[in-house]
Amino acid sequence: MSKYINEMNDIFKALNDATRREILELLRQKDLSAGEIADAFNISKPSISHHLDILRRADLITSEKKGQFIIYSINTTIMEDVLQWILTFKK
Amino acid sequence: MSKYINEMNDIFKALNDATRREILELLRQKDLSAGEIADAFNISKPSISHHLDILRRADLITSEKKGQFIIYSINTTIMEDVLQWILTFKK
DNA sequence: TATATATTTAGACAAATATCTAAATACTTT
DNA sequence: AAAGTATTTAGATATTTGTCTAAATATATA
Repeated sequence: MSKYINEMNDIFKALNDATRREILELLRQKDLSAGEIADAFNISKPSISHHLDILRRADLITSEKKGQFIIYSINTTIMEDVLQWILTFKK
Repeated sequence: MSKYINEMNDIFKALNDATRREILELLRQKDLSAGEIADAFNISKPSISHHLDILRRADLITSEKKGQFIIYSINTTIMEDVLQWILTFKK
């Protein structure tokens, strides 16, 4: 409950940034390394790393080390929580 | 397009606050005056007024003057936009 | 018309956020 | 082992945000 609220806080906080929403849209198409994600934006790698951290903390993405790369993937199951919240407003 | 992005920015910004999400949940049940909404929170009336302004700017709520009261209503059609965005992630 | 009620506007302030550069860490290759 | 590549961590800074109190505006009532 308080846990649920915190979860929703983290999710909405993560979604409240156009760059992070774009990262999710990229990852929706395929897994990408941190560097590949950074290359898609005119933002420094440390800043992108920070965005990835926020998305990961909200559980919207997962990461896995592959050699010297870190591969990020989207976790669509969390979107289900947002979906359910939104659906309570349908009429 | 850029308009769409701004709209999404406003919507997600509005949703990125637990108090504002609670206001939406209250209004989902019935229309309320600004004062009635404020009474539901331990937050000053001016702060609630500010939250209402952010929700109204995102078009998530509408307001109508009724005598000396201002009655707020939820606008669920905007939730449809969020819903559509979320749905693009459904696998 | 004077007073009370409802709400917003204005202005201030502390906390959170997005960004940057520089440095640290971890892995790979030569 | 040294050098190069990938990524994060640390620390700084400017902007945004949520909150407050005080004042302004608008309507209703006595």
